Amino acid sequence: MRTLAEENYLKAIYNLSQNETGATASKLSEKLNVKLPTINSMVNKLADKELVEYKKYKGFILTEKGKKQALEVIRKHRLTELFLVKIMGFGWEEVHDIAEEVEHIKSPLFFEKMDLILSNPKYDPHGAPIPDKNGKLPKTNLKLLSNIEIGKTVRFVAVSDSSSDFLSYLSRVGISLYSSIEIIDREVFDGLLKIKVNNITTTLSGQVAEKILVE
Amino acid sequence: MRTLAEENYLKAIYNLSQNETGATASKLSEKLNVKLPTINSMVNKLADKELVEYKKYKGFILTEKGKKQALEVIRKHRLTELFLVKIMGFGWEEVHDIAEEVEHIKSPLFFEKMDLILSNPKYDPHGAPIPDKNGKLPKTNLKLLSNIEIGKTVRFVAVSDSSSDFLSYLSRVGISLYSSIEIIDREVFDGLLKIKVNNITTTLSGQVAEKILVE
DNA sequence: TATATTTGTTAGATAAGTCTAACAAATTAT
DNA sequence: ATAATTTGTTAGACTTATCTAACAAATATA
Ligand SMILES: [Mn+2]
Ligand SMILES: [Mn+2]
Ligand SMILES: [Mn+2]
Ligand SMILES: [Mn+2]
Repeated sequence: MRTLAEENYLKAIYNLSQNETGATASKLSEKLNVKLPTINSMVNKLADKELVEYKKYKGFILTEKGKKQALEVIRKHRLTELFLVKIMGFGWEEVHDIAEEVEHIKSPLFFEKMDLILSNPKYDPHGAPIPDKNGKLPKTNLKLLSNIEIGKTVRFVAVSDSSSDFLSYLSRVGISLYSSIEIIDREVFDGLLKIKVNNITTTLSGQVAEKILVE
Repeated sequence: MRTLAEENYLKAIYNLSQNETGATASKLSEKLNVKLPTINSMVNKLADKELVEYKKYKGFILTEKGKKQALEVIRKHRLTELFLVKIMGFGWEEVHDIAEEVEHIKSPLFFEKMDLILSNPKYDPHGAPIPDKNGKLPKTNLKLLSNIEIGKTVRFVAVSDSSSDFLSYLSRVGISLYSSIEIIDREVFDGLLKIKVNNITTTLSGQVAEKILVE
């Protein structure tokens, strides 16, 4: 049986390895709020179970088996988030923490029912793709809002931060998923961005623009 | 923080102490599928936390504090079961095991939303009352079908066993919650019961009749 | 290159929850 | 009343997941 802790490690390693920087012990430590030696012993355990490949002092990556298991948990997480928003009426900024718990429910039936009720959904409320039953993910080719040239208009399709603070901020300034965003101007010094959304002009900081994924 | 194991013990102790026999170590052991020494050490821990009152070799009972916590978990369990049936379309025989997991979700918001969606429900799909936010339960005065006199007609309002096996059996023989049941005859030797439900005559064993609560 | 800083590892401790083996108390049967 | 059986307790071990303290390797800085 896979434990709750193991599931969280697998998921975190998967998510970290999507970045160019890859999964290192210190990054995991920060992400999971767990001290380095704990990461060390846990990653060793996962390596024994052949879920991660691990060389001392080098980073680590998921094996195929590990990736498959990580994607199972990610599927549960994202299905849950969508269910919470669509069926239970939660706001997109409220669901991540709840899903962080619900994703560990073992019952496959529970999630199959969600999938059925939501008619095989492809994306969660933050625009992230929901892996299918076999762990397949659609290839997406998203860009950061912070990298789009001035003058272009793009579609906001996902966020890379699902924290309540960030999402509430976006809602507050009137930016919601699938909005069209026109890049009016960008300050070279700090990336401060002037955009137009729904005919309203707003200014976003560089940090915020880096968390907004567009196509 | 209350752990998952603690929550299961509190709930089991509460349920056992509803029977005349009360909560003993061996009954808990059987109910939770855990060996006796484990029960012993856990009950000692709960006593330290002032959740149960405990005298060596005598049984144990929940303190007010313990009862309140048990009822919180029971509320989550029963709300979940009803949500699964009413909103997610599960059958009444499928929900107990799932609820056994979901009841441990910490997020209060999650259950408040269920309560809202279900409009403050009073009973779960097995006829058991759902404690309100303060742990209050309606007084019910139910009888066992096995004790009803011949000739009477009663209303089936709850079961005392939510196992899939038992509930599937009831569905199979066409007995559903809130049916009217007429007692046609009872065999003195073994309690074998002849009843009429929806104008169909059926025979139930004594064991089954003891798990059916009526008014 | 030598030193300082960051990152990773080992050792050892702790808490939660479980187990088996051995024993003791209470209850039931003879 | 004694013996047998059931029920409860203690002792000690194990696993999982975490921590701190001490140390080692790798990387960055001077
Ligand atoms: Mn999320
Ligand atoms: Mn989680
Ligand atoms: Mn139940
Ligand atoms: Mn449970």
